[in-house]
Amino acid sequence: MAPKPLSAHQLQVIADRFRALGEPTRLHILNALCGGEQNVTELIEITGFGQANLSKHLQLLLRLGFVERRKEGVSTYYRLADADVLRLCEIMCGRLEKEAARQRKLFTR
Amino acid sequence: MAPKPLSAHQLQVIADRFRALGEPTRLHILNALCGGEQNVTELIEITGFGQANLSKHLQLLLRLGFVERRKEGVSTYYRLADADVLRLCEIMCGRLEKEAARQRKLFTR
DNA sequence: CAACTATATCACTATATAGTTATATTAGCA
DNA sequence: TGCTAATATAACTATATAGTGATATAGTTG
Repeated sequence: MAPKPLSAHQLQVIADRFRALGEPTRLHILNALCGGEQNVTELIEITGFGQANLSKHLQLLLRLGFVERRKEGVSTYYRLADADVLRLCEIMCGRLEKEAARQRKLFTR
Repeated sequence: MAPKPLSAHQLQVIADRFRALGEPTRLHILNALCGGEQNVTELIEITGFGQANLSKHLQLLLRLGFVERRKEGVSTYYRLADADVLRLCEIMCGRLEKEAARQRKLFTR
């Protein structure tokens, strides 16, 4: 299970993916897509972000494979590409719970 | 399994964790710690990073709970806090493999 | 084709942070 | 106590990027 040392390029590629999830705005978008596909106008309404900003983040998430899209007329519907984002967020949230539990112990003991 | 909408603060806290993994330098450090605990001097040799830079990254990883440390005399030994980093990287690497397979298909078909 | 709508892109500014050099702190030792 | 070594922190510079307003592009409708 112990991974081999990774090349500089491999580390960069992996880091790029993590960094894509390292922005609250993009997590907000992904969270909104958990309820099912949405077009950009709907995402603007749901999240309250500016159109240009939202579009830019969507292009990034698309390029890195976190979302996919489907064009219907003049609209573009985005959706989560797979369940990986959910799995990743679950692990992170699990960490936060453990962290919180540790904090509680420090005060109640 | 569909997660609830998250608050701005929750999104920020989760994003902070992902962003910590979104830097090749920090992934390099974590990768070096996969082989077991190392002190800072050893990490400098293994990774080739500057001492101050390495120390700063280690403080960040420590604060966010990705590594733990143990002081022995004048040295400080760092180690992975748990296996979450490995699990997270496995998911990301799995994504990259799927991505590569998709690329191959585009050319061979 | 002209007007309209949805989305993407461009150009710009402001902010965050990676890396570096210098300095501070702490432990072990003569 | 003074000296050396290991690590942490401070101050600074350079770079990357989030957000924004303006514009471009493409589908839709009259």
